[in-house]
Amino acid sequence: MNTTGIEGGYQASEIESRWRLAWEDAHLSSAPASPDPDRTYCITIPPPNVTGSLHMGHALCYSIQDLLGRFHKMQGYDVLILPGLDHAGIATQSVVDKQLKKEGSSAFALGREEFLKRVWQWREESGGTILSQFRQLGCSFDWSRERFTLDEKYAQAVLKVFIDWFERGLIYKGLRVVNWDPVLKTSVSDIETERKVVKGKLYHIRYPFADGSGEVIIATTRPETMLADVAVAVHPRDDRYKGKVGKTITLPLVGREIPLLADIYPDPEFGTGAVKITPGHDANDFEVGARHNLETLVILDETGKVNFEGPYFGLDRAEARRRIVEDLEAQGFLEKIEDHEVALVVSQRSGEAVEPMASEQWFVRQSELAGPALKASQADQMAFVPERYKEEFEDWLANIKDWCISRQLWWGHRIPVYYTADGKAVAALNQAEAEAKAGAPIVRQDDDVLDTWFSSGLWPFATLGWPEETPELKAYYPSNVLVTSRDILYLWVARMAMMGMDFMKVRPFRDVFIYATILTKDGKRMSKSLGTGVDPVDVINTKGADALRFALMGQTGHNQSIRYDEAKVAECAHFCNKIWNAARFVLMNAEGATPRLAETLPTVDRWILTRLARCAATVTESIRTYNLQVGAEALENFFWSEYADWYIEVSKPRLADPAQRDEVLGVLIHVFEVFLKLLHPFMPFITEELTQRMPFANRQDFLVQAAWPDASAMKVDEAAEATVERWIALVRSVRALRAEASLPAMRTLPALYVEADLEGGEEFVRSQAWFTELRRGRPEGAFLTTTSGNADAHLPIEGLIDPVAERERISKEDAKLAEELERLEARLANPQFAERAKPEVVARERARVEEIQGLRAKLAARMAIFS
RNA sequence: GGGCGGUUAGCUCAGUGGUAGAGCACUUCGUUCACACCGAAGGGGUCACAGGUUCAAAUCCUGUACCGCCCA
Repeated sequence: MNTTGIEGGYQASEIESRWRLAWEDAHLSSAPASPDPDRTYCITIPPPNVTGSLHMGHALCYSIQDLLGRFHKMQGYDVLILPGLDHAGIATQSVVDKQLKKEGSSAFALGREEFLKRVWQWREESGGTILSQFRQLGCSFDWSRERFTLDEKYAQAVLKVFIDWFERGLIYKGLRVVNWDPVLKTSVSDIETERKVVKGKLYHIRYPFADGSGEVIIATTRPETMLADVAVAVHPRDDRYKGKVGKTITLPLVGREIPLLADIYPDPEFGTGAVKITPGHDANDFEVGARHNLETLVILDETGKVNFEGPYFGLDRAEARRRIVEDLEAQGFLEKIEDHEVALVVSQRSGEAVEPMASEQWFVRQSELAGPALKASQADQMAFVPERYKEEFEDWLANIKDWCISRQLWWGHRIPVYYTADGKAVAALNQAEAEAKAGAPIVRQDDDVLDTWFSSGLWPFATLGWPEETPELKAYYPSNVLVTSRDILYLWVARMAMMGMDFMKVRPFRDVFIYATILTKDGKRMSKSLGTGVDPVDVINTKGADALRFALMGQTGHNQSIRYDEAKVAECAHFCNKIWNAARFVLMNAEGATPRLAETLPTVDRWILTRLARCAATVTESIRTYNLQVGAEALENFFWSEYADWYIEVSKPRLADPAQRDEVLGVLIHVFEVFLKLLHPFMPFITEELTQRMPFANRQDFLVQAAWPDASAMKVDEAAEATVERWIALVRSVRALRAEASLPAMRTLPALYVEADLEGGEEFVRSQAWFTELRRGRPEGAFLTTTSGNADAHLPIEGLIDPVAERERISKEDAKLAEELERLEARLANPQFAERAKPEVVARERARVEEIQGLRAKLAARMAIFS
């Protein structure tokens, strides 16, 4: 064939790689230098961590943003989709730590400076991988504005925020119980931890009074922390301890004397009502300690080993527990051990049990910052999609706790706090400025770095040049939408909202679209460590980015999860193939023709144009409401079930007629062109390829430069729509009749008889039901009949049919109708139905009764013929 | 313990009060010149369960069970 230059079978990979390069060479994705401020559309993409490569969730996340970008570009907006990467402190540092460990080295051995060089190397490698994966997905982001959270300019913005908050008193340093990750050797924030319920033990331990007058029994799940006990508390109204509060207890194994005191914290209902107080290793106890001016003892080091002088020194926390329990038992202090469900707090980063530990950390006071963000959400300045996240978001902000922002790492934004010899702390951009501010020489800078989310919280404005008042910042802030996953609603979304409100006085995005979590096809979590992850790049290489995108976005609505199944991607690849072959058909027929779109068109043409308009409206609305699955479904149904299955089929005989050929082609091509535009945001590659190959009149260099089809300007002809639907229904029933009579599909039979006004549909019905001729009336000899709407169609079967089988068929159909009639009549016989139901419903039911009665009369007549 | 989401055909899912739908899978038939990565025709569901509201409930209300997520 190849006058058309288009081969059979769609090959995604060759075409996709070609367009990736062409788009990039054309700088297609660069945002306008001087945008119209009233027509901007901006997304600052969630920067992926430079910890390796993208996973399926990323593939979905960035496909959605690319879709939104292309859609708005086609709608005439000045679009900026700003890409970037996150340095991801803990995650990245631990990746490099692992690499060093394999090499027999360590961060410590290298020293801070050398180690950081090493991480920067890794950042280049991983960052490069991620950016190339974006391109493989088809993402059309503004590569010229790529940002990284540790870029020089970005870092300046981070420092400015820190200094500003520090000087406003919003940042403070304090001794608090934080979540300590003993593997990564750093604090982590509350929201970077998970709770897991595991089977554990509850140890009941006797704590004797120093004067020998008895004992109290306390229960604990973490007996090793007793080394740091400074008191035992009971509820003031707990009668069991009347007269005993104020006595001194000798701490077993340790010998330290500690008080029995009264506090409202212990729950008298739980166990003995007595609680050991360990301010250094429990957040609640820390508060009790503060109320009673107790000492805070910390008995573990940064790796979770005991550093309390004595027999347990140097033991790991698990080993220490074992030995302490042994010793308690040996010395008669152990009352009993019970099985108990323990709520373990686990670090999301290392998977290790977090150790609550008192430590000096930097915090951000949150209540004042949360207020404006909360108000912005309540006033609907930000809209959550799905809406249900709004309440969740607001609840969190309303009950917010201070944020621990210091991390004991090297990779990140070093905290810009400088100390003088006498311990005075100032926040400054550099040492010189610090000395000026302090009025004294600086002896050291704080060693810790900031929580990653502190820097990514500024993403929506720091990427646009803040604190400078750049033209970009003016034009593109606030962005239009944040597309993200629900697990970082607090961690990141809330922080951006707070920081945006504080520094820009405006919410950072209008919409927050929270897409679904991708699960395996069995509904399990996708994770690398479980081996259940699927690499999107493998899928792209075998099935194409278009197919992957369509599969993922075709399942994206306001749902909580998506099950990823490669079979679905294969289906979408088949859809690509279908489109490709339909294009071949049109191209082959367009050879040497001069297609034209006529002013007045036959019914079937007005039908397909109407269906196209409906499709355009649905797709546009689906993108506007972030309900992409509706749009994807509409596109597939329109193209496959209407354009290909019916319109192309009907066009075949018309194309063979020289008088009609150019006109049919005009419609075939026009519809195809509009369809490709509508599909483009979902499947950028195949739509680009075909647009450039098809004989479209006013084609742009690239499809994304074309105008989005305006559904409201497209012609809708409801009468034509209804008429063709009747024809299709009639054809279907004739085909079914043929199948029942074992007459093969698609083999042309001599004549079909029809009793009805087909309103010009004779040729449609004749060709699609596979007959040579369509006649009015009834045939002479034996025939089968089918009815669709008000049309009877008769199929002559002289000598072809078994009367017994036909009688059976008729009575089966009659039984079905009888059943429906019974239901309807019962309903209509109910006086309340006639009274209360909507009149049009009643009328419709009555009409249906008459229709059924008519049908049954016809069946009875047919039955008579075959008896 | 509290909150949110889900439960519809073998599977994955649409379906916001008026006769239960799609894709895949399955059965039968068919290679005609766009496509077998295709076409035609079929079979398959008391819509998790129990109450209630209504002329009418997959759909609204209440409760229960199970699955998932979040918070404490």
